[in-house]
Parts: sequence; structure tokens; C-alpha cells
Amino acid sequence: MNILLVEDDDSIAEPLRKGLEREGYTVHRVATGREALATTGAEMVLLDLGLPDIDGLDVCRRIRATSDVPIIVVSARGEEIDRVLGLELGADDYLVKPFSVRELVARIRAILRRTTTEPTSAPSSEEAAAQRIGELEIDRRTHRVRMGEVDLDLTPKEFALLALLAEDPGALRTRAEILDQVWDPNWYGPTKTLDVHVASLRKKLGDPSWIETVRGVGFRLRADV
Amino acid sequence: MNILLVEDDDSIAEPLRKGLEREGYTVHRVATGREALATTGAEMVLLDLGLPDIDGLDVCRRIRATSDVPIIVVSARGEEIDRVLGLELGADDYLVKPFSVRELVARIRAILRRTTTEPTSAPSSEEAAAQRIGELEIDRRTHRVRMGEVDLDLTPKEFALLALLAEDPGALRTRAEILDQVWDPNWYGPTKTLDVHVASLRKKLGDPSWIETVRGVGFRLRADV
DNA sequence: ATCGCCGGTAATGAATTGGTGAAGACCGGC
DNA sequence: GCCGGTCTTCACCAATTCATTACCGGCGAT
Repeated sequence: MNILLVEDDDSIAEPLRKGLEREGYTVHRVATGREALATTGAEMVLLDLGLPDIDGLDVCRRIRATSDVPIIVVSARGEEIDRVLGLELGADDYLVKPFSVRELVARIRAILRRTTTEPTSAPSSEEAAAQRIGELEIDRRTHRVRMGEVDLDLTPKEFALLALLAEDPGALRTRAEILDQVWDPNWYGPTKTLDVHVASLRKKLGDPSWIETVRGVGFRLRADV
Repeated sequence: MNILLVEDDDSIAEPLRKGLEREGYTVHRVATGREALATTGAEMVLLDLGLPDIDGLDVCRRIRATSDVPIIVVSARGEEIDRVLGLELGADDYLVKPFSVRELVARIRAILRRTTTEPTSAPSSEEAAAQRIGELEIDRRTHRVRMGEVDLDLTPKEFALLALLAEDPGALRTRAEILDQVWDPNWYGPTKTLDVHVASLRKKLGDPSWIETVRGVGFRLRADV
């Protein structure tokens, strides 16, 4: 398994390379977009958006123009807009820094698992395959959420929050995780903001029990129904 | 509270400074090892190992030679060897890049909480799926505990206590061990608190015999069934 | 059998933590 | 520049959880 790692920062690239090689992957690392586009033969691309030469999203688009190779975009920006942009340009997954090697490996495995099947968290094209959880329906591509037959009008943050929780219904997300993913990893402030958004999301979902609170730890989306 | 931040990379140093100042800390930032060693009066040092002049570990050793100030080492190298090396040179904690400001602040708080005490090796070993011990099922991922088909509603402390005992069912955990792991590593105060939590945990587990008392030593989780 | 030590338990007051409403900042479109 | 929606921040409340104390009871050594 041959992975192309596009990352200009040594202090990030090297631990990743080590971790991935320990997992049995072969890693070829380049530091610029130019080199990345000149490389062939990779079976998976890890693409940092903050490159010194070409804009990362542009690199993503140009790779996708000629190849179906799976692409995982890595960025320090966690904002929903950036994520959507990356995914719409053809990325298979979008990881927000900082992340652990373990998480990265898990994502890589997940993507490889579904390469021959349909995409899940990142429908880059074709039928969006909206996600259903009971009455709740989430369409990441169109940014639309419906409860039964009714369209819910969610704000960007509310959608990002719901989408994150829905990535793994029933699984717990810690406050820190949520803040890092929905807000920016480097953002630091009153974590109260999270509570406020949870509250407004609950209100729009109608039933507060959709989002369970795990006191002192985080939140999770109700899995069943 | 006066923190010395030793970090040559602006794009890392500035968000940190902002986050820390926001927390109410005073941050003095330098970009080289020379400057760091020339600085006095810091009550805590954040030390990046990848400095342009002197080797970070050397800086660490030289600071420690003349001062007991708490040191948190920050490095892109996550290898066990480096961690051990850093900690043995007198660092109080070792953080592997990339990390979020939030995590850093949490570590700083943890260290300040035990002001003049011994270091903890970096914890943070998550994962591990659901575990079964007879009727008892512990899922660390979702923070869920079930007895048979019933979800148990445990408080954070109760969960931590059970999770610790369940790490090795049947194995004895001394009171001191438990207090170190579930509570702060250095915690004075009546050890009675532990008994109280054991009691409430037993009550929620239904059968007191789940947790056996070893008089004068500690507790263990029933292994069999 | 007795005494002392240790653990079990209930109660209590304090501290944390999440929920909520509202005010103001911020941002985009017009 | 004005307006409307969104986000952040704050203050306050309610609920939970925690530490701590007091008291009880049993085990075990003498």
C-alpha cells in the first residue's frame, strides 16, 4: 500500500510517516504541490492544504481531474465551509489538525474498506445517499436536514454540530473533540458557546432527547429509534 | 502566572500565546534556546525541542540544573524513547505535536494543580471497545455501562473507578493506586472519599460482590461469572 | 471476649457543570 | 450605512456530583 504524503512541515510529516510505516504502509513524502502533481503511482493521497506553492484545494482538484485515487485532506481550519469545500472538490475525507496518527490510520482503513463500494461520509459525486436516523434525515451534500416530512432550517454551526455527532450515532464525542472539529482547533474561549448551540439544535430537532448529555464528558446523538 | 514559551515557529507560537493569555496567563515568548536560558522569573516553561540553536533536550537539562520550574516539553517526535528522555531530563510533561491549545491548557492546569510534585507520564490511552465481564458490559468509547440489558447511569468518578478496576478483572488495586489514577495523583484528604464512591458504585451494580474488598490493601473487580 | 482498626453507609453542604434567556458583536447582503 | 440573521458572551438557575463528617458494625489480634 503506497501512500503519497503532501506536507511541507517536517515536524508534522515525520511523525506521520513513522506512524504509517509502522502500520505497514509505504510512504512517499513531498513538500510541495508541484511535486505532488508530478508524482504517480500512489494508491492514496494525504494532502495538507497549507502548501507553500500551489493552493491545496487546487492540488486536490487537479489530482481528481485525472485520477480516482482516494484523497484525505488535512487542514488546520475546522470550519464547516472549508470541509465542505474540500469534500466537494473530490476529497474522500477531511481531517482537522491536530489529529492523532491512530485516528488517521483509522480513517485510511475506513476509506480503503469502501473504495470498491460507495462512499459514506464524503459523497463527492452522484447520489448523495442521505443518512437516516429514525425520523431524522441528514443530507451532507445539500446541507439539508429533515425531520419526518419537514425541512429544518439549521444554521451552519448547528448543521456542523449535528453532522459531526451523526458521523457515529450513539458514540460519545467529548467537548474538546467537538470544539476542535466544529470550531477551530486553535480557537480558545468560553466553552459555553457549545452549550448554547446544543440548546438551539435541540430546540429545532423538537425532542431534546435526540442529543444526550454525558455530564463532564460530552454529547452523543441518539442512535436508535 | 508567568509562562515562558520557547518556540521558533510563529504559526505555532502565536495561537498558543493567544490561548494562554486568554486563560489569564502572562506569556513571554522567545524563539531560541539562548534566549530561554537567559530568561528568569518564569513560573512555567513550555519548551519546543526543535530549536534553531541549542538542542531542546539540552535546554531542558540546563534549566533543570538551576531551577525547579515546571517544564512542559513539546515535540514533533512521539517516540517512546524521546518521551522517556524528556521526562528523565526533568520535564514535567511531554506533549506530541500536533496538539490543540485546549489540551495544552488542560495539562498546564493539571501540573499547576500539583505544584511541587512528581511528573506523570503522558496518559491519554483511549480506545478499547466494549468489554464484557459476565453480565457487565463496559464500553469506554461511548462511556456506557450495561448490566444485562439495562443501562447504568454512572457519574464520571464512578465510571473512572469501574474502568480502572475492569482494566484487569480479578487483579488487586491498592487504595493508593486507585486514588492516584481516579483522583489527582497527589491528593491529600480523607481517603474515605474512595469508600464512598465504592459504595455508590456497588449500589448501582446491584450486587455488592462485584467489587471485593481486600482489607487493609484495596479492592478488586470480580473476574469470573 | 474484648478492643482497636478499618471499611460501609447515610447525610449534608459545597462546588461543578449544564441549561437558558438575553444582550451585544459580528458579518453579509442590500 | 442599514438590516437581519448568526454567533459569542454573560449572568443566573437548576441539577448533579463531590468531599467530608459522623456513626455503625465487623474482622482479627491479643
